[in-house]
Amino acid sequence: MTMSNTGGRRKPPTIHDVAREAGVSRGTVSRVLNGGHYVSPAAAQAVDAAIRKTGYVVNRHARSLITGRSDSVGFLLTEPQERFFEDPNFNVLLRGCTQALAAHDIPLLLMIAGTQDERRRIVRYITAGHVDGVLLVSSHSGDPVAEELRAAGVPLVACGKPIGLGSKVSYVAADDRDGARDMVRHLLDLGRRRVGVVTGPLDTPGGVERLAGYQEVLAEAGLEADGRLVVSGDYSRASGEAGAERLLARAPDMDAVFVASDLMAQGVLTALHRAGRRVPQDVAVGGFDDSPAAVATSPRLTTIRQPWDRISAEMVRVLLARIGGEEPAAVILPTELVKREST
Amino acid sequence: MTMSNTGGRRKPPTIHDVAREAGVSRGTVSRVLNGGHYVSPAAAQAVDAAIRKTGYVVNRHARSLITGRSDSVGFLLTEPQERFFEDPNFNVLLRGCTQALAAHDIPLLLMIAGTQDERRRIVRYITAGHVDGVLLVSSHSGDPVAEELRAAGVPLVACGKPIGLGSKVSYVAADDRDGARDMVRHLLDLGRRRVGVVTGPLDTPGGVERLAGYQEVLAEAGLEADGRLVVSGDYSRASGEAGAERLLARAPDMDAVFVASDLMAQGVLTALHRAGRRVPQDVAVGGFDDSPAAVATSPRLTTIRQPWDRISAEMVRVLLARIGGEEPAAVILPTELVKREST
DNA sequence: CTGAAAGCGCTTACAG
DNA sequence: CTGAAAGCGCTTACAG
Repeated sequence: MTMSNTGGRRKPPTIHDVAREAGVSRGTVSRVLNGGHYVSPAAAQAVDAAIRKTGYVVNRHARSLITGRSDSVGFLLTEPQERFFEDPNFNVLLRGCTQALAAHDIPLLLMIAGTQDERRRIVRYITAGHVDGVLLVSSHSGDPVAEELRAAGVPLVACGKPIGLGSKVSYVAADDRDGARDMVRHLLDLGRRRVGVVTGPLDTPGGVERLAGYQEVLAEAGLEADGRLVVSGDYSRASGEAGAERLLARAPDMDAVFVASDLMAQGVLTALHRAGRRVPQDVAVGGFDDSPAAVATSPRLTTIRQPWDRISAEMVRVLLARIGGEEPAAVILPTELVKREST
Repeated sequence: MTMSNTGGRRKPPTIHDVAREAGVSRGTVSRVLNGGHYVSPAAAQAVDAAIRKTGYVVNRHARSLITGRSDSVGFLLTEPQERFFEDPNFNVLLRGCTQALAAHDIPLLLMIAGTQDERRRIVRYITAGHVDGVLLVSSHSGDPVAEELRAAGVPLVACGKPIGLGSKVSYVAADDRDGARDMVRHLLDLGRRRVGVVTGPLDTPGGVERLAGYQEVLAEAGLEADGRLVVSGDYSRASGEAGAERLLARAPDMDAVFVASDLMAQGVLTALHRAGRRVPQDVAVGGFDDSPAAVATSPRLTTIRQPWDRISAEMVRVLLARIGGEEPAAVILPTELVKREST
């Protein structure tokens, strides 16, 4: 009875079955499996046929045992879980990485380091060699997990430039400063002159660089820097809302805001609406990310598109190269202004 | 040069090193590792000490090769990717499952079946035995992947009752009908009499059952069923918005809406707002899920809480039991009305 | 309770 | 180009 279902899983064919079927040795089958070098066309063909006939699939454990590779990678999230729950950017990234890895037949192990305990367990798991490398998503500086992994020599590639890890770690990022410049220039082109900004956390590159881009463009336009127009958030919707309220209180004549993330921009829209300001007539709002959040608002957000597909594809490419022995590399991808109704 | 970083990964200690250090055989070390049965206290202690001293961590590939288990499970998402990007429920579930599995030292492999090609690859991967079982998230009926896996005898547990798979597959679900009943009763208790509903897709249990709960309570209250008050959505925000517009057009006197998901309720709020209806004064809005989306709106949503933590914990528990040879089981968990400002 | 031994399914020098 | 053989690190009957 108990077997009726699970009994469906028979012992799968091994390389030995394929070898016998093809009339060759197991070594030859293995060579075909691993690129087909040093194999005669005839043998290769016989093996291919035998594989199809037997339905053979390689046993990854046996392979890993001997190669020392796991042929899997970890996707490590060290963000506070509220952000993970709230920000659709993670989903986009996760989807992109899963897809890019699938093309290489490499499974993605999801690791979420919320508590201290989880952090420890995950570091132990990774440094034990259970994954070949790690895709790291953690924006904040001084991440102890990242540093531990780097020190242990684990191949790593971060999403966004990791502050405080030196140049020894690979990363893929959008051109934050340039993106911010594009948005602020766009706002100025619209004729706005009192442009506020809600930055990201200033211990993240996105926080620092997007602010820098804002400041540069204002200076180039000959507008004086006004501290009342600058507030910081933590990328959460709530912090955007609170930030807009502070801006409104300090600079009621503000006619535009550049917000360093779409999620915060959602909060800004809420606060503006409550304050009776029309968007974009009274205040133009520009976001950053072009995440799914950007089209969930009304009006929909003008924003700076981060090329998530390319970001995830590059993260995977760089990680696999790193696993293959290449030196660390940084990849900076261009952004794009997406014009919608909020400006 | 190339070695400078990756060279940090030395050959890790094996069971052999531990055995030598502890002065016992490898078999004894293995026995300690696997529960400590048939091992003398003295030997166990020596082995434990040797493990700590050497920093030994089991090589999972070697273990799997012999046990035939992979000691990992897949988390399979067969939803259209838009839903995955938009709906924070997935994140909550993913987080919960990862956490529950981590307690068992079992990694979660994320699998996203968007395209036909991905579907095929994933089925091949799973049926090859690369994971011991699968946590399945796919609300729609007639999912071919689910059926293929079930037929192949892969241990499976679904989130929500899988329509069309018969009773042969385990699942964990919230009590949809009861939750819907609670919400509609709450609306009636508020004095509302023209209560509309935006259902989920009617080929999902959540769609069918929540509608049934709505209908039951109205009937019990002696209110006549009015088809103009019933529209269906697909759980997306946009479909909620469109649904509310249709309701408003067909039943302008509507004074409450029960919406079968928080995300759709977000859309309903947008449409209501645009139509100049105040919430909750003119129209009370009740959601379902208590997802992070419920507190991102203004006013925040009164909703039916699905116990996500328990759902994910139970999914993992049931799956591990199933992998261990137990028969399929269904677990239905109670919901709870969460009162906020939208009613 | 414990050790010696077989074997899981693969890859990879090594000879030819 | 190909086969025979060793060995990856573990678990598990089998004898004691």
